Amino acid sequence: MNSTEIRKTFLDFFESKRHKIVPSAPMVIKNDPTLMFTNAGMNQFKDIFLGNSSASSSRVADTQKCLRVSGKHNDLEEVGHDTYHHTMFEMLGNWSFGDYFKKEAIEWSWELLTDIYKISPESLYVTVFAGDDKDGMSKDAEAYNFWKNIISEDRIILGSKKDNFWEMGDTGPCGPCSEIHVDIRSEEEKKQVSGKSLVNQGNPLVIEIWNLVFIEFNRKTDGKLEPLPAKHIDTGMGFERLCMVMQDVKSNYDTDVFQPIIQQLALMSGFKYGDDKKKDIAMRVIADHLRAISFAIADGQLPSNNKAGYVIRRILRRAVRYGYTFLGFKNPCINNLVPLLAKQMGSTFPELLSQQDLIIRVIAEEESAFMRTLEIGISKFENYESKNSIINGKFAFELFDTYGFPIDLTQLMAKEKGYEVDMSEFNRCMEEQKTRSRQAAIVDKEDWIVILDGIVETKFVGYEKTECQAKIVKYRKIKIKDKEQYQIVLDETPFYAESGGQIGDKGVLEFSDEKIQVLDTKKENNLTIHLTTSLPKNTSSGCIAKINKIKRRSTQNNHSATHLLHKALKQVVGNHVEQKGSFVSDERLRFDFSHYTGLTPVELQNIEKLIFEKISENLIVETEIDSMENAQKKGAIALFGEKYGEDARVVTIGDNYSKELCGGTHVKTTGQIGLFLIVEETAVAAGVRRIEAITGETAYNYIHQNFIEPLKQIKSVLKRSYTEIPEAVQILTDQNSLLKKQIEEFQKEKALSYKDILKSKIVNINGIQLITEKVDIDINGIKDLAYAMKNETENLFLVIGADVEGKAHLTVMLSDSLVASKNLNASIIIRELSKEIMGGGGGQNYYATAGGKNTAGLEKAFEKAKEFVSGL
RNA sequence: GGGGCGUUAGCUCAGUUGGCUAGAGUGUCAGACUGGCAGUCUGAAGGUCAUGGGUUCGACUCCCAUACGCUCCA
Repeated sequence: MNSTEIRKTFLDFFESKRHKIVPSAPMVIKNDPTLMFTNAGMNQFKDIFLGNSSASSSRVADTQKCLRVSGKHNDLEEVGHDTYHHTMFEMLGNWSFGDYFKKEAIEWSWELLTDIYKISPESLYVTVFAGDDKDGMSKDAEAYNFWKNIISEDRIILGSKKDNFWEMGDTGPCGPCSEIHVDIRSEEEKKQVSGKSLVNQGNPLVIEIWNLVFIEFNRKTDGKLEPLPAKHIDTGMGFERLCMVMQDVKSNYDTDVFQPIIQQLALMSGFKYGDDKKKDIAMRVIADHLRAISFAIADGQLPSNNKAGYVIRRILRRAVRYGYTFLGFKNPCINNLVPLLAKQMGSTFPELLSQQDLIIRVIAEEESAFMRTLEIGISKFENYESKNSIINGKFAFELFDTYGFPIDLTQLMAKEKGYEVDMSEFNRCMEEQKTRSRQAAIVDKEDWIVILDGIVETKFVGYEKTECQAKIVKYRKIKIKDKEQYQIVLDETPFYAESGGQIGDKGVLEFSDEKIQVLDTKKENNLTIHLTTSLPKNTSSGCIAKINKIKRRSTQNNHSATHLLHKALKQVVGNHVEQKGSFVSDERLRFDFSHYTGLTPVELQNIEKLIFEKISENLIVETEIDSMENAQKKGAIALFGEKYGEDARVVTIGDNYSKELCGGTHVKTTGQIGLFLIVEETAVAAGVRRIEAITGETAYNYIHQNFIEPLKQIKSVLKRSYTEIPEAVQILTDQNSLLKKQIEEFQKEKALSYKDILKSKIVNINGIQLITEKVDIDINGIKDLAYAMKNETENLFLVIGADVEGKAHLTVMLSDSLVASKNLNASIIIRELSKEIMGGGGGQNYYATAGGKNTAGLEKAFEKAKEFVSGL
């Protein structure tokens, strides 16, 4: 069975058991501060388990794309070295939300594995929770008994809390689980050592294939467990592992999921897979990472320099590094593999096909950027001088930390030169940085204090109202860097929580005798959190929740304008334009989209014009709630896939002019937007452009401040008509640059005209030509004059004084020959002279300047200079 | 979110305790040599030293802030 059939068989099986098959949620997560990527199949159902939302279907099955780069069982640096770890993988799962429980979950899993997939029962083992004294929990006898009916008891293993009790976090829904393990060793090995003894012992050929979690408890803050009213099933089966078992190979990488890519890599590098351990690892690393990056980009996550984007960049760079070091890939070439991957997985994940071009471009750009980084690192390394054949750990860390040069490459290059890197020092530096980061990231969150029990979801009334009566459901104190803040959840709120690119509302909670400012509104999982700096005295009294209407109105203008812009882009630039990111605040809107070249001024103007037309037409903006399927059938633009179970909110402008899935707030008619103005068009990444624009009053003010007012002023100064301004300005600037040059020359001349005066004042003392004179030119002129005198006078000892804006200024210039023969230093001399003007200064040994307060002291300084020269 | 590094001529970069009237290479332009090209030589143009403050007699250099970019950590 090939991998596509294996996946299909799973979904078909559960469909036959009346499960609803839902698409994979995006791998990249928005609206959850605790998680950047989907790292398990249950992520998209988390809110259902937490009780923050209800399920629309009680039986569901899917394949979920997941990404893991860290965690207790998954370290990015390990991936590729063994046969079964991955960054990106698919998790097959079936789910019951308060519907069936242990019996069905166990029986169906067995049926699928043995009857349908035909895996021999002889190679299967199961584990069951053994109980835990500390929690006062006994053995999961229920699960044990169901298993006993289908499998012999000597294949059931009792497992500890560590392996067989699943918890989402320190608190929340949890329960015992039952794992199915498979032994794929050879018959001889099986005879020698029983598979049972190898379960959960880290043997790569005796592995967990399916985990069935029985969610039946809620862990409270005090550590106690309480039974849940609704019990859930949450299962996860690693797709790549299943393929390995089904295709009778010993490594995930030997399945048809990875082999086509690995074979292509072998072709590209000229090395055969399986010949050399290190080259094999490199091929596995690239094959794995290529998938992770491609899916992430398709989901809208571009590589960048922080957060989720940075994780993607790191994965990609690791792939480049392995190719560079072990496969001789010195030029960007990983992007060449994308079409193969898209062809292979495009039927299940169509986003790979539709975004293929973008994925290729982004990867290619990142690859060449990293190649540059490598070059810089290599040249830094080559300029480094080692002592005792040891590469300083600090230097190695600097290369890594500041220039992004991978430590293993430093080690490799050191080895080639017969050097060694001081790794203990390197690790110490690394540890230091980690500690620093951790301390900066500490956010103290206290427990939620619940005021109103039994309220599951905040009712959002912000689409219709700007204020409403509300009560506090719960609140908690948080501490960020010694700053105390409160997070408040209300039963009903008009506050829009930041999501879909639209910023959260600000406003006020009005209690009977006090007002609490709301600084921001955010979403955490499904909770709407109002951020404040204080709490009301009486937390159980009601309040009126009011948003800042002015900011909201501007935000709405910008949000509706964003939809018009999206549509206009498709019309003007082409249908390939896809949204890659969007940010809507009260001040401006920012829209990132896939497109390959900068927009021309004409295109930009056409976009503005088109949007202006749509604003003038005063189109009606309507919203309706629909099922996701219906909405998409009607042609609504959906972004990066949405979570299953969420109602689709469709925003339509005009008579189907623009139709998008969107949870944001909008104007009633487009006329409210008033003005629309593009203020910037830039590139953000390969194949992605950004437009920033403003609307309404902001746009009006912008035009006034930046164009109309300045032009009016220019017009009145130039005394020309508006249309004549460009020509007039051109003439002015031309004249100006000519005049500037002339003035410069005049000034120089003026300075140099002093030359003759100075020369006439020469006093010859002991063969030294001394000049002391006060002049009336600016500092630059004095400098020019001094240098000119130096060039034209033998044995010169020049002291120039000046009154510069009421302050005394002295300059000393000496001939080089004088400096050499008499061992003079203008810097020391001027320090002495400047005492007379109550100041100080310095310079080089032939030229020095000084400043001071006392202009009357200039004459005395000259006297002093004469005395000094006389004494030589 | 925290740390490090960077921003100097169209491009790639030097610029050492703050003081060499801001340099090199490359590219551009002009001229010379050569039968022509390649090339060599000579010369010129080209700089708000990212922006804004501050310290100083004097800031590319030191301090503070901002922007942008790179990078590591979370």
